[in-house]
Amino acid sequence: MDDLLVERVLLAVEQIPPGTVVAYGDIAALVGTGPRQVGRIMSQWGSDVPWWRVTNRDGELPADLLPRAVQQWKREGVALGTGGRGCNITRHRADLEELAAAWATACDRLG
DNA sequence: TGCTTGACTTACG
DNA sequence: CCGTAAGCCAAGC
Repeated sequence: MDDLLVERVLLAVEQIPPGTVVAYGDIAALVGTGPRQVGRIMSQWGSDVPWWRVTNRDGELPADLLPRAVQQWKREGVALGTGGRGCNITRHRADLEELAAAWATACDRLG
């Protein structure tokens, strides 16, 4: 596995502000990889980061993760999606430029 | 080396 | 709204 890629993805996810969400593709574009890699990394190493703030482009997550994600969204004030399969990413999408800036800073701070 | 898979995305019927 | 196809890139066999 590529440890550096994993580090960068997890670091990016940690920068997502509470009450906001981003899509896999957003993280992918930020760290410079493909969307599927982000999903793969989240499924394997995502358990200790705010993974519920990373959804697909429609604000949805797989059914088995949905119950736990919904609890977090409600706690953080994120509105649920109309279909009940995810959250309203249109309304709660994080500012990608701010996220990129925070991520760059975090990378520097980490060394 | 080559083929399949996946917490994805965009486009087209 | 659902199925298909193509693109994506790292992992696993």
